[in-house]
Amino acid sequence: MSEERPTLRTTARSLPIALLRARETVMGPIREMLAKSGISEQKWRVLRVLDEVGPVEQTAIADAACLLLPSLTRILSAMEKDGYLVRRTDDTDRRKSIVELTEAGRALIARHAEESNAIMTRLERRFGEGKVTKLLDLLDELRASGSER
Amino acid sequence: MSEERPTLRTTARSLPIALLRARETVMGPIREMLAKSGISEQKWRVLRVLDEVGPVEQTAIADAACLLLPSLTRILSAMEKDGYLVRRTDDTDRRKSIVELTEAGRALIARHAEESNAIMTRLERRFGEGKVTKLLDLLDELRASGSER
DNA sequence: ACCAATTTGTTAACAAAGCAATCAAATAGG
DNA sequence: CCTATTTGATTGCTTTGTTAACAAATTGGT
Repeated sequence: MSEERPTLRTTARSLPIALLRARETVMGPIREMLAKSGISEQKWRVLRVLDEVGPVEQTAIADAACLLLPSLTRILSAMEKDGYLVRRTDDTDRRKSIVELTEAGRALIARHAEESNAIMTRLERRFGEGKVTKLLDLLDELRASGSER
Repeated sequence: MSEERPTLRTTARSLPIALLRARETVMGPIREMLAKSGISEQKWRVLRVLDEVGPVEQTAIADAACLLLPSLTRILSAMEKDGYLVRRTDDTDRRKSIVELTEAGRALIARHAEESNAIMTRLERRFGEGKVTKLLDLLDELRASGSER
């Protein structure tokens, strides 16, 4: 009767660690790109979310961009001061503040869109376009299965 | 001939963002678990890496745990003070300092191993064991293709 | 054997992120 | 109504991330 000490799987087979490592691999070139504009990873995510969904309240941005509300508050203040977006309180619910991109914000995205796409295309060539698609599908499903129950 | 303004793919189809969102989904329950011991995500990764590879130098830990060396230095100092690990300078190369878990460090891991495995098992039941395997394989390949060239 | 270049880790300084507590506005229930 | 709870956002404190500078040890060429 041996004493059963439970064992953890290897870090390469740990989903959170594997996701993090994979992400670090992919982020390298993108970080370089953003560094040129003095834009952080987080700000870039906020820009993309706003560009995608249009004017929204902060809680929705935080959820979509994987940021906590307190962090987002500070990021938005900085970006508002830089003229990339504006905040206005919602008419029907004055707790909410609605965030919206300015023309300068949209221009900032446009300025990087081409290079960003090129980076992604290069990755798809090296890794395989089919695999990227398959991976994105699995990630979507994983996220969806997390909200269940 | 229309002016072609390049467009970014949706955030759900952006690999870095999808990886991050998926990771947030998975990390939720694990964060709760670690909070009970007052251990940060980063410290937990360090513990697991050390448990997996045994005594190693810090650069290797930083690489495996996705941490920058300065951050790791602070984290290791704190963990050493808490008695979870020890540092000693390497015999053959005295620049290196070799880090090793103590019994207390291993005990800390053992204390969480069962719950950690349960969390992962539950995820596999909901998401599908085969999909988890497939996903981990793809993530490994992605990471490998990043080091090419 | 020597000296320049590289590697390994630490420290400092500052921006940024996470977490807990707080505050303000809105909603729900008696 | 009016108080109790919920929701949305901000403020304070601690831990990380980031860049640069530094010390110490090693490597490699001459």
